[in-house]
Amino acid sequence: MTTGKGRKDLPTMMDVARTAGVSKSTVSRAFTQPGMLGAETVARILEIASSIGYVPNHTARALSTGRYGNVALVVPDVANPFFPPLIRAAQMEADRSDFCVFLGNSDESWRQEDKLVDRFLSQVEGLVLCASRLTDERIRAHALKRPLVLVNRDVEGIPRVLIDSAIGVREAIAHLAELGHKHIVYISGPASSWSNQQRRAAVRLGARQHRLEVSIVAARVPSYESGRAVVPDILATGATAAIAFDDLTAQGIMTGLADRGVSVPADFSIVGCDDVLGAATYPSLTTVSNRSDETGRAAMSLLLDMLGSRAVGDARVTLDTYLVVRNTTAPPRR
Amino acid sequence: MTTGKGRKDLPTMMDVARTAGVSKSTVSRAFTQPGMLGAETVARILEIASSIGYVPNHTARALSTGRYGNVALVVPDVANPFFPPLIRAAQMEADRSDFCVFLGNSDESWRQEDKLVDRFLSQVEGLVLCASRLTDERIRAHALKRPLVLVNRDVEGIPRVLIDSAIGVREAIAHLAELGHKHIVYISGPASSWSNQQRRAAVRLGARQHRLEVSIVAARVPSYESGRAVVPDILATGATAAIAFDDLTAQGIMTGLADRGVSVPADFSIVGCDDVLGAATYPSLTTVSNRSDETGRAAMSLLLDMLGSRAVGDARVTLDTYLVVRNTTAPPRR
DNA sequence: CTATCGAATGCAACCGGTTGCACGTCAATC
DNA sequence: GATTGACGTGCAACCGGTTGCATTCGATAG
Repeated sequence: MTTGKGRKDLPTMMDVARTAGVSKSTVSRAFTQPGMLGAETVARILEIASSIGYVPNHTARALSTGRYGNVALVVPDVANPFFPPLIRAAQMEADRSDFCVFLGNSDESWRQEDKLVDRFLSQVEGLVLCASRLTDERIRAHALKRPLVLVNRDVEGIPRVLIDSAIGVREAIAHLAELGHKHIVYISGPASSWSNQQRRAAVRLGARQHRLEVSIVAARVPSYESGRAVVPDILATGATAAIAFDDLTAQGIMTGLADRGVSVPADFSIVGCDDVLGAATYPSLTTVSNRSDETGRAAMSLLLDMLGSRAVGDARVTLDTYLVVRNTTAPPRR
Repeated sequence: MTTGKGRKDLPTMMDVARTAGVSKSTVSRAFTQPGMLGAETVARILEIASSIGYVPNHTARALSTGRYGNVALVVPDVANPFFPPLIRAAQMEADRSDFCVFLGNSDESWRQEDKLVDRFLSQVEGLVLCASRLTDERIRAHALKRPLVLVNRDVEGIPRVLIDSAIGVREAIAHLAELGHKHIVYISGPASSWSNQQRRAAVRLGARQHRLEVSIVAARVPSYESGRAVVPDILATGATAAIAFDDLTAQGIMTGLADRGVSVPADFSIVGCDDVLGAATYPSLTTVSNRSDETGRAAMSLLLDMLGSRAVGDARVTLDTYLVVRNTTAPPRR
């Protein structure tokens, strides 16, 4: 118990009650059910409360009501530019309903994610897990304890918001085929990533339809560095075009190719995913675009709906994607 | 009271106590002061706890100890690329001490920021406010209630971590002067931003020292769009080089100039601030670089120190900056 | 054989709110 | 004038932990 220490003890309901000459209960009601009290009583209490700087204690309230007024948002990597717009939108959506948002960075690790979720569980009403690295089993276990919404992870029975890259990837393959490419390579992302699996599958399928040869090169972590690192592997495949798991990886690849004197798009074509770099790269990147902010908003909104009424069954929202052709794709060199 | 509803009631300490045949207190101690109990008792309790999926309730613990185990991090705009690395680093630093992090997006508005802080106050042990838009007075008022650390805001008596752009800006001016520029323009950011004030002052000072004429053009919000929007104003000044409040603004300006057929750096030189775009722009942006991640880590670390021992007086940490010369600066056209 | 002591555990109050129920008051009703 | 009901408020239990103090018990000392 840390009474003492001085200044850091906020005024409590009892303080207000005492100076107002009423009981705790009355003060409580003045805030939560003012209609139940005499009008002038309420006025007097609110007056006194604000004068001594009283704000109801969120924690105490949460404990007795079970309504925490908090939600958690967990992402693999805050600094991955795909997430900030999503985080921002989710945060603002939660804010509209007066919810506070915990942010967790799982650092691409399922252990870390599991730890965070456990830590959040007892102080939130629900959580949004983005691109979760957990097993289906763990996700289901957590979902049993608290309402849960997934982003870019498809677990049956758990509400989820999915960015359907398949559409955009299909467009990308068609685009490359049309340019005359015969052999492409997919640079994969984290193995446990649903997006990665979906994109890889879409590449395979599209390639078959267009009768293209397809190779796979693995970049474990989606980042500039790992993109740069896999360039030798990419060149070794003999492909003339690459579709990268995301824009960061694509950007790294571009640098790596430039280092080796391979010019884009003249010698090699590249397509990214996520469209997080805008037209900032040079050459500007052809990429599969999506609305990550809308994804965040939708996921949070879905979660809040669940908290309001238990009426969300097996929601599965998908948002579509589309190819944005810029300047990293061209016909293959003959 | 929401007992019922079924599955959403987490197991409590009493549940564990009952099946272990001990009292609440003993279970509590098994988690917080295991040395006080018999070794086998602790083992049995932990065993049972994990088997029924018990996790101590963060909220209840916070209420009785006053140690919330939470901190808040408030930024003006999560999606501004300056912040994600900072947020990430702060988050991970907090995590090392088992703290959970609330994230607030003030949306560049002091009202929103004030609201968020109030909402956080009663459930965190301390807060980090980044580039706060609040008045000194409000900041001081909040600091009275909870330990507070500021980032890029200099209020005496409140611990703060500052990125000292002055150094890098000075280098930038020297660089431009050396190239032969005589008239430069500073594109300012949010008026209430400390960074902006500091940068503007540094530009003025540096320009005087190098006998350069200096104009100021205001871009209210730091973003690509507003950079693009102020290009006419910039050209109207007759300057031959610009230093922008941040890289986003600089990038917008580059696009705006390109739209008008002004070529960079041949016709016009540009320097950004923050170095958040890496070498991704074209031409790659000359900019004043800093370590925003280190800033986040330092601020959170400082806050945690304050929580541990009250021994942080009037801390004022500054991190320095340096000019990174890339390809948007060149001698002025004669 | 008893006094003493330390280790292990239980009891109960407390943190700051919420809420079902009981109580008192006053006006309308019979 | 006694009954009734609505209204405004207080009492006390409860949410799920923590912790000072009391209690129990076996072991060691006298």
